[in-house]
Amino acid sequence: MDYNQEECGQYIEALEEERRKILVFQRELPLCLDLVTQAIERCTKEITETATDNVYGQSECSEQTTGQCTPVLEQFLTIKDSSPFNEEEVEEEFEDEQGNHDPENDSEDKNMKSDWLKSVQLWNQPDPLLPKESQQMMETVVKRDESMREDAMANSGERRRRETERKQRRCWSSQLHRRFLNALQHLGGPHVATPKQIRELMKVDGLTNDEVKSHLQKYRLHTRRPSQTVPNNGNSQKQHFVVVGGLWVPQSDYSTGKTTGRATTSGTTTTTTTTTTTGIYGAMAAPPPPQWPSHFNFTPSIIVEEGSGSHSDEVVVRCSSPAMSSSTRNCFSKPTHIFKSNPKPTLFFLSILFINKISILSLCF
DNA sequence: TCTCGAATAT
DNA sequence: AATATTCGAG
Repeated sequence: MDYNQEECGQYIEALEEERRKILVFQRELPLCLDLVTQAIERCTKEITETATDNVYGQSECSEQTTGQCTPVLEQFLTIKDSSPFNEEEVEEEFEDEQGNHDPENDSEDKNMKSDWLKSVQLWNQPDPLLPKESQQMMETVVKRDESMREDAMANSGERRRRETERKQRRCWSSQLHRRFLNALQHLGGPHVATPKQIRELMKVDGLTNDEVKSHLQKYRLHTRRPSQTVPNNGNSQKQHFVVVGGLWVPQSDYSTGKTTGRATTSGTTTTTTTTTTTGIYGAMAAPPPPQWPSHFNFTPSIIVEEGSGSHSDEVVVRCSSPAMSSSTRNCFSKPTHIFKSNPKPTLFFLSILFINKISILSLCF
């Protein structure tokens, strides 16, 4: 039964991941969102019920590594204006930043936090013992550092070195990236938005044009059409890709009913192998948990592109592929357990899939 | 001079 | 792979 619970937990995690992504499509897939939410609720309920049956606090599911990290998040994002965008949808997107958590997202949130915390530490914080520093503080620390350095340099007469020194690497936390995405969305997609505009819309303290530019460049690279992205190991014959349930699928495979994503769920290491074959939009092989924070599987928001590349003539509606794909994959890759233990969510799931497809189709026409 | 995008460096 | 820097163009 512990086993069952654990699986349930994973399942919930996946669902939450999913929900977060669907949130982007709130308008397009309201029902879908609703269904996933319900599914999550249902599962959590189930899990808490069984949990309370067990010894209290045994369940490692939703409650994992709770505790002290909650407030850290907001501190890290020093933002001038608390509501950068006025649309409700966006606000909702940001609501976790503002501090009012809805319990569903909480655990996921924590995951994200810890993860990007790590990354922050990785880049900016040589001392791993200070995980709670706010960005502001870090900045001041950095400044202090710099000034000290400057002093030292003035003393040692090594001023030149300072100019050649590289600036601190900007760590694009998931939150920051979300802001970025939102800005993009507001500006009409990555190919229209310019760094300056984006920066202005993001309203993040200390963020520079250059940083945004660089990030944007990478983002654009990642969001290029798969066929163009990779010179593909030899088989770079132009394949036609079709969006199926959020997946980029070579048309041939789709029509024959196969799914492309060689979901190399090779046990523990969660490889995103497909990237190599289908570009970033390939069926994501990465399983739910580490997906987003593990440094950018760029999850584009709704991006409607007219022939994003110079030589494509089709209109492409990208539906943040990894979003759907992960769940789809999960659903198919380990159906037996999940389906056995949680028959009801399965129904939700199927209906979600169904709705996804319908709405995606309707988007196309 | 500013901004941008691409190329290149770290 | 992610970010920074450089360079040329507008």
